[in-house]
Amino acid sequence: MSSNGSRAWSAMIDLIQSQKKWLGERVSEYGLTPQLFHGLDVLAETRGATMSEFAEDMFCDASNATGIVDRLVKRGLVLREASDKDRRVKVVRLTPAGARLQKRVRARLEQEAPPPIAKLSAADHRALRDIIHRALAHVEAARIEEAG
Amino acid sequence: MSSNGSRAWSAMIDLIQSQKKWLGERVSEYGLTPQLFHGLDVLAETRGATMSEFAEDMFCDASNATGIVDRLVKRGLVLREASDKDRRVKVVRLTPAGARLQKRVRARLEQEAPPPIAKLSAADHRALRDIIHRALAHVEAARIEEAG
DNA sequence: TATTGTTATACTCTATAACTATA
DNA sequence: TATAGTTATAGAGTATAACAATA
Repeated sequence: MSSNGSRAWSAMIDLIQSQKKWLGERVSEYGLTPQLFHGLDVLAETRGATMSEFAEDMFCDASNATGIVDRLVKRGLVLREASDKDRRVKVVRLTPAGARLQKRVRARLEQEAPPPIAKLSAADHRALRDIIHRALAHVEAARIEEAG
Repeated sequence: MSSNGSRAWSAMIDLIQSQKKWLGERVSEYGLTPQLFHGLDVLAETRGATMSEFAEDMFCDASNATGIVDRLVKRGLVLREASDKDRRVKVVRLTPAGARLQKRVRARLEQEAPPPIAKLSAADHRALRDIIHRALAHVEAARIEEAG
């Protein structure tokens, strides 16, 4: 494992992989996959999203979003309702059960950092947390810019 | 997007998702998926791994590793050979074409940081790179400990 | 008996293209 | 014509269990 700094981003793929596995093991206890939990997590930050908005928030294809929402609806975690204003549009939001589950799983995940991260120092934890938040703020900003 | 620091790890899932999509778009130009590229990347750091070692390095199930190696072999990027010492064991390693492709794709990826990360300051870049390397060092250490 | 790796199964995720129904 | 969403299709990733060959 070279530490000459030349492979920061491909190294990150290793972390991604190990964390997705870790996440999958955690959320499967609740009958969820990483993607389905991510769907709940995304919807928890809205008061109802269109399918297009949901797909964009999920960084996934529209056809893919349909499948994910199908599975969440089947589990009773999400409602998909026709919009009054534009009958092409579907609005998706959490059911009470979905909101409860999202809170429970998220609380559970926050108790324990993913394995490679968990071993870092407290200072690294804080630094990483701050960097993640700044990175996500850029995602938000880019979206607002696109929309506006 | 709260920045009260209470959701560092579930926030990371957002980053993971967006980066996987970004990665998929990059590597698909080379006929690869994120997983297949990760396979090449993992094998580039060995002189031949058993299927078990490969699965462990990939953080994936053994049955899954079989499928990944199957696809890499079919593309001529990887060889899977029987071991002389233990006839149960298969040894997997890159072909010259696989090694070339791994170098080319990795060089390409290093040219450009994934989108949310790319917007961060140079100082954040450096900090993040260092944290990633320390985290991966812990993964390595844990493996050596397990093995020994 | 235990271990290495594969196969069988079932489901999920992903992307593209074609389609329906609105606008 | 354009847009919102779905369906069809095909491939890929995932986990569990059962299995064959070998140790």
